[in-house]
Amino acid sequence: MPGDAGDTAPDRLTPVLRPVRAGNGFEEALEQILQVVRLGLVPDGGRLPAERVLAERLGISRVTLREVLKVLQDQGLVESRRGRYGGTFVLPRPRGGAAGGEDELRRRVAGVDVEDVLRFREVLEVGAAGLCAAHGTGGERAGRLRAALAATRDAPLADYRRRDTLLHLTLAELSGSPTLAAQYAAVRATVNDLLDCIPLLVRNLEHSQRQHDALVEAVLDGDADAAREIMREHCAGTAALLRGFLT
Amino acid sequence: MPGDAGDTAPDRLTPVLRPVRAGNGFEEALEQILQVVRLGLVPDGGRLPAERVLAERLGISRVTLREVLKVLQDQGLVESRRGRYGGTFVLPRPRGGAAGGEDELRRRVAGVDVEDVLRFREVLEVGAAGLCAAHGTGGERAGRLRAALAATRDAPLADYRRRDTLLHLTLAELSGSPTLAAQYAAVRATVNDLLDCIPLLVRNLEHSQRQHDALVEAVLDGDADAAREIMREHCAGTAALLRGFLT
DNA sequence: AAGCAATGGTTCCCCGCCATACCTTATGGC
DNA sequence: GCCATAAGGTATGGCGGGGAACCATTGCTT
Repeated sequence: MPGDAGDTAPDRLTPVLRPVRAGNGFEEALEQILQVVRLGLVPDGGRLPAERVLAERLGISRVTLREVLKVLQDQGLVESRRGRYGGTFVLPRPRGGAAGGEDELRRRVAGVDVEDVLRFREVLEVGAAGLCAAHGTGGERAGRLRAALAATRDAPLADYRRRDTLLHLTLAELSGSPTLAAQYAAVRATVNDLLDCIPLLVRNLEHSQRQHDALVEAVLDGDADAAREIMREHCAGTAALLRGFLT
Repeated sequence: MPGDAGDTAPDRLTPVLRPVRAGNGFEEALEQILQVVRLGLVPDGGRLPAERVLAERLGISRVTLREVLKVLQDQGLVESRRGRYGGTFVLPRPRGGAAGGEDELRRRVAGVDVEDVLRFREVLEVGAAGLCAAHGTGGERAGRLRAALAATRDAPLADYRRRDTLLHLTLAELSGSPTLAAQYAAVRATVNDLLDCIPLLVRNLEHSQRQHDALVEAVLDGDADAAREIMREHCAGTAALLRGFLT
């Protein structure tokens, strides 16, 4: 067979040649906005950026964006108000899964490679913790971290997940690598989906809280090794929980 | 001001709301194929997947893909041959930057956040090394790793970069997190661009080689802490070099 | 009360990309 | 020698999404 010498190993290309777009622009935009809501970056009653701004951030046209928002409105997740100081507002989730959000969750979680997610998440979190501790947190940054930590302490149970997410996301942002922060946001949205599938155990929350305290302390002390180790244990805890419940 | 209570912190959304597509499908496909070539996943003279296959992998139509390949042909990077056992073949790089590839490189490197790249890279590499060491490398996997390491040892200088990339990519693939592997491929393509901007020092290669040996040994021994530590130093070395040369 | 500014709501047209089908060339097997 | 096969090369029609301009509504400011 001619050309044999130069033939390529079969699937070496797999990591690189991923589809250029996951579905059409509409679906991807929908996914991202849902991510914002799921991550709790916009609290209940909070306002999303104006359509013109949001469309530009997402790199889609306003027309397409409006179709996305239309869907979210029909599902009762957001509400649009016109006029100055109007906008698109996030509605409080109708409690009790009346809107069939449960099926939606199952659908999203169905295709997830749990091991992939958990491993990737740990790598990012541990890395972020290490970076933060290593390159120091100047005054304002230390403040943000402490504030995020404090917010988790006096959180009502229903809002704990959201504040926990924000704490971790803060750490990722302070790592000094925007790419890391973006990737963490993506993977954390998936992790939250997974967590929504399993019961919330108060015992675990208390344990998490102690780890959070120790983690922030290590980071502010600049003790990178300690920060990494604590974060590794923290992630291992969640991972074990998820692996246990998700068959 | 009404609605003040629910207003969103200004740029908390930055990590999530990234453009749904970087440029149009054409550009993104071009970027990915260039990535394959830059990473050396297809050696000189090697064949890319058939157009129909490649188009499907990239999630674009064959028409669009052919426009991309047309550009690459015009630049003398690939060559298409018809008939059975034909295909699209990667041409050896015309030495000495005759084709103005230098400007192309500068252009690509211009907008790169070097700190972001270096940090993110280290996080992924260290994480991959730790995962590989921790969850064990079964027989076939250990073989792949050893083979990749051996290939770097007797590499001609001109091919060292490529084999080094393949070694690291192998580690990323063996981490058990496809997402990590994909992200590493992307960031490594950028790192290679950066490395192309600075001189190649033989002293550094020897040092790297010793680190590679130690790294693989630690991984195969299942010593995660050692693997992580070696990888951290390895990355720090490259990072220092790049920070030094790139202003 | 008038006007301005910021927002959501609507319409139009055009381009890029896709799906499909078909043609052409080269190689190996019968 | 013929033909099946696998690859690149070409042509056409349709439509989803983008850009831009405009309308409608609201509330602050003067």
